[in-house]
Amino acid sequence: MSESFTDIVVKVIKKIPKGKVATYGQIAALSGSPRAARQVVRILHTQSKKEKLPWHRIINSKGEIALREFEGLEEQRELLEKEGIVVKNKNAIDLKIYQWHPK
DNA sequence: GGATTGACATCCC
DNA sequence: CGGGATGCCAATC
Repeated sequence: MSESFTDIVVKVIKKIPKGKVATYGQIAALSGSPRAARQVVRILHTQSKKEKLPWHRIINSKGEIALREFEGLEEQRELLEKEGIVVKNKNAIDLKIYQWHPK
């Protein structure tokens, strides 16, 4: 019944359309807690192990993939490029073009 | 039930 | 301009 913050975040993440990206802070805000960006990160860790989420569509506020190379950066870049997103300099995405902007 | 965690965001120097 | 410090919030351990 009552949805935890996590449940809401998961829903929001699932709504991100293919070919678009969103920032951690944006997800948090859409879920009702604008400052819980860090919590979103934790949710990705735990929930992505329980179900499949488009975790790769979430990036930081600078429009960059937040992962380090040894943490799976290349994997994420590949997933994004498959969706038609152009990733510059290994990890930079143009938010002006690709940021999801929900109604 | 308190401490820790986290792929952030922002301000500060 | 760049790195460091700080705030933040809720789930997980």
